[in-house]
Amino acid sequence: MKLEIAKIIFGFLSKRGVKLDKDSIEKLIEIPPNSEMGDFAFPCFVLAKDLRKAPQQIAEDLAVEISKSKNNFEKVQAQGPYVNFFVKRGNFAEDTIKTILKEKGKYGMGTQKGKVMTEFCHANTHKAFHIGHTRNISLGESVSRILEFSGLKVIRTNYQGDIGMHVAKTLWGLLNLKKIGLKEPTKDKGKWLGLVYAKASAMAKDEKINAEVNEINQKLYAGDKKLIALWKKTRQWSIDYFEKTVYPDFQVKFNRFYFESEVEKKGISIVKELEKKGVAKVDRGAVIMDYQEQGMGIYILLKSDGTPLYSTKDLALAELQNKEYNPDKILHIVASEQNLYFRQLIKTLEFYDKKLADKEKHMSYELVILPSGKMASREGNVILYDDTLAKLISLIEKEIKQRDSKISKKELDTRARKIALCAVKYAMLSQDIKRTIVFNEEEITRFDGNTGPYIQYSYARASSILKKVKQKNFQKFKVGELEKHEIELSKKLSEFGDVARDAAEKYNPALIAHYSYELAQMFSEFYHTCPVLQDEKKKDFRLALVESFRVVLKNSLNLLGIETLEEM
RNA sequence: GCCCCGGUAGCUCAGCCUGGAUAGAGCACUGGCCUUCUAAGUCAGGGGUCGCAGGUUCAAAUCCUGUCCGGGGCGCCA
Repeated sequence: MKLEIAKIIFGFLSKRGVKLDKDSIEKLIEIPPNSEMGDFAFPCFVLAKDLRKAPQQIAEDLAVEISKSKNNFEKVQAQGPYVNFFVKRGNFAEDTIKTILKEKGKYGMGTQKGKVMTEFCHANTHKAFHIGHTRNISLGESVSRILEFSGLKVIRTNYQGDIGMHVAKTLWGLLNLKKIGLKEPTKDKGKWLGLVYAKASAMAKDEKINAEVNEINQKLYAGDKKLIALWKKTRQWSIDYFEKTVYPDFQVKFNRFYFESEVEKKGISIVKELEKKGVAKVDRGAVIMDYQEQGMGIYILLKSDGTPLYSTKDLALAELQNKEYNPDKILHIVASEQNLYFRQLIKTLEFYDKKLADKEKHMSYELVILPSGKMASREGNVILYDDTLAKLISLIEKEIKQRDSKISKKELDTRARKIALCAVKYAMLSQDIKRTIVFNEEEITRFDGNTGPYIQYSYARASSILKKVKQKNFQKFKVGELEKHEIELSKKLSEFGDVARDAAEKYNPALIAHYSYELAQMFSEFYHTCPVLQDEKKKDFRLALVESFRVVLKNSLNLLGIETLEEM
């Protein structure tokens, strides 16, 4: 619709010699604050200079001319400096609904071409999976879905730290269980490793113990058989845990799992090559890149004892990812703590492979903190994913039972779990990535307000209406006079494609989250004022509108990785 | 000390990229609406020097500069 308006305006402007292309005009078109003012509006401020007239006058002139010409609008009128367009609302609603019902899950899809690799989750083995990781995995999966929906081919990858100092600490802990005061459990071993890590990490602050940990690290890189056996066994515990709980909960299917252990050797050889080229230099025994003059500090490529670092391995990873999939872009979804690190990494890659460096992009997001402050698995100040989810589920079960005391235990379990996951994902995605999230269990599980559960509820109500009708063919309907909430809901539905495109361009799931919420709110308003089943004359049209709402909200939530529920 | 990010209603957040029509939601608070499709809803109301100070502009929450407050980062963790 915006494009249509842009074309008309373009016609009139080019007659007056104004150089403004259709695209720019389309971008200027906005939706008025309320529908009584119009359905679309074109602001005339930008034209004032070229036409040497007040924007109010220009709007007046344009509105008169457009009204006189042949067009598809109900009414075109000026209001102050704006030209306001009123669409033929019946036709508009009918077109929108018919398109949605025809395209269903594909409604709103884009036509982008290309291949993007997303890299997220990054849950390290031998360490706890905590609530902070859920922001990462929610963002990663959502961005992947949004990009896919825009038409791109997406390769999902997970890069896991299965070797390095943190693993050495956990292994030290496992070898010194008595000292850290832990016993090996019979189940939940993956989760238990997180505890071992936290305890060992705290003790490694002691100089002597830290030396022992370093020795383990060196031995592990050197291939010590006994250590390797213990490492392999426990690494599997972590992997099993992720595969059984985390990935299904977040509905992620990775195309490729990269491990630090598979790129360490190549990493070292790349560093040696950079050193030989004279790009990297040795300082205090370590190999470094000196970016102090660019205000980017020192980037350490290799420790003085010759063992590799995260940086060493990342260089080789970039090359491997590129070789295997040759994507147009590699999107690393990593917390903002590593902003400087990624600038250094990409800068260093430029010396090694400029083209590859240009593909690299760091999608940075702020941390999740607890009301008590920052989480750090090194400090043991974390809330584990499992424990938190259990807490959320129990909060939600309480809410459900208050409203439905007869619900079966089994139904309660599955429903509460789905709602809890919805609540977490919505909380993680609805806030701007640049803002720190203070994780509050009570707030995000509320059934009212701007929460996942509220949105689910509006979907469930829509489904509940449709359950009461036998006839499921919604294509046949007549649009009569439209009520305010009917046209507003239709307009909102028609915006979905624009929102999805914008979200893909900006790698921004929050835009989809906000849209979902606004759409749910509009449905609630419609639901309140427009009875669907009681009004025989309106029934067919309203059923079609309700079904369209379900389709679009489902698409929208799907982009957030959230599953819809038919009942709540 | 240097670099990055945030500072909008009592609280949690949109809006800032791309400056324009009365600065929007939610929670909390006050008052309506259930013999009608799930009241987990909806309607109405009170509540804002958009951190502060300059500047640019016909027009600034939005752009620029400075400053204060909070968070993160800055050589052998990832």
